Amino acid sequence: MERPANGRVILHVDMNSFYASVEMSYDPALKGKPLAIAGNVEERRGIIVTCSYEARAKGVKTTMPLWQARKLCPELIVKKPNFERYRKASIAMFDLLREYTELVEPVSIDEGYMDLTQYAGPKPLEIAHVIQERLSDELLLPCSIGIAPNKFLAKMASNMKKPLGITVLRKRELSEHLWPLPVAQMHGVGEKTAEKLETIGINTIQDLAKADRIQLKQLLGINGERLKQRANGVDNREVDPDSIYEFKSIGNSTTLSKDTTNEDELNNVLRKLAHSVSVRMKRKDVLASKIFITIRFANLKTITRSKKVANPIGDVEEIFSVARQLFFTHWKEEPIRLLGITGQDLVEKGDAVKQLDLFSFESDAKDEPILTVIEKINEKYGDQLIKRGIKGKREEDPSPGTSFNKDFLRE
DNA sequence: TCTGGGGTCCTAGGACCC
DNA sequence: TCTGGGGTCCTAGGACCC
Repeated sequence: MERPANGRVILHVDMNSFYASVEMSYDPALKGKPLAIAGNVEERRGIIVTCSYEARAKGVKTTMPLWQARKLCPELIVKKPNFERYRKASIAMFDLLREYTELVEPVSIDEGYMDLTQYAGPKPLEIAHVIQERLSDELLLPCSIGIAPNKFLAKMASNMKKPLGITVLRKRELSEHLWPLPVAQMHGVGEKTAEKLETIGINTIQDLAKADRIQLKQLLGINGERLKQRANGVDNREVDPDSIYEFKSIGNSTTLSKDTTNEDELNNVLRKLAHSVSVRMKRKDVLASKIFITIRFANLKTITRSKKVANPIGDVEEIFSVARQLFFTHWKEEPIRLLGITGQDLVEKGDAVKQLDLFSFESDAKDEPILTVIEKINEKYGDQLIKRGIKGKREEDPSPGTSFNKDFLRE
């Protein structure tokens, strides 16, 4: 049910150095200064999460270790992230975008797509100017906007002029404005893919657009074909306002303050992770059918181990028990740098209960009168049964998330 | 003093089944 | 008598993005 790729009007709104801008909106004295937001400021693993353009001018970049950034820019102002503020700013920003259309798809805390195809007001370029000015005036937040016939081109367009840019990218302008760019700048092409493409002589987006389809498929699988399509300006993905409500996994991980082989300490970390994952799953009323653990060793090598569970789980103790078992069957006493737990294949609690009704109760209830069985189920799963049938329920007020996951948007 | 934490999607091999 | 071909599930890992 996809609309034709031609004729759509898609905007990509991308906030400029979002966290740093939000801090500046709270404290105007920070304006014009090299500002960085960094996690774990007082610990050894602190890295730059975002930084102002003044800091970027000194060579400071996202993901750079804090000590390195300070070396490049001794006058750097460093602040810890304040996610409460960022989430509020994000909600205000998306509310503003929704004044123009309901077809707003947030893709992260600071960027989103709008579909203005059916919008009956002023021209898209004028709307973009209004939106940009309003975000600047009302929220004190700068953004760049891309306008194009599809998501991919809009995303590429918003990236072409920063900060405070507005770029229109039409199909007929591809060869002039998109194709000359290095292929590594393409959304969806990372370091590894760029390296692979280079081995067959593909360096620009134009090279990719004209590359041999079969050769690309051999090199990159179906992603190769898709990238070629995108390079040619083809992308039929819809703007989906509901995508933020679709969760595939919920996980937490932590880098330990010091690499360790201490069993008690590792147990404690696993328990804490299990707890935070469990709390977040409960908040969303889901259970996990699969538990993943992530282990990163001192040498940065990272492995994942997973276990499918017969019946979906959500309690701290259940998650902890599976995670602990996974960890200790694979751990050979190497020093550990990071541990993570993720719940995957999430099912809504109501659906999970339905399965329990069918399977686990049938066997041990065979000779009991029906009423007793029902009472038993209610006793054990009553609160969950009440929640059955409210699929798509959305929470209004999330507790603070700890990082920039989708928690920021109400769910 | 190297390199965080939250995700999504895709691939591939082996087990198992028909 | 030496063994096809397809499908699904499970697990592990890689690449990418913000």
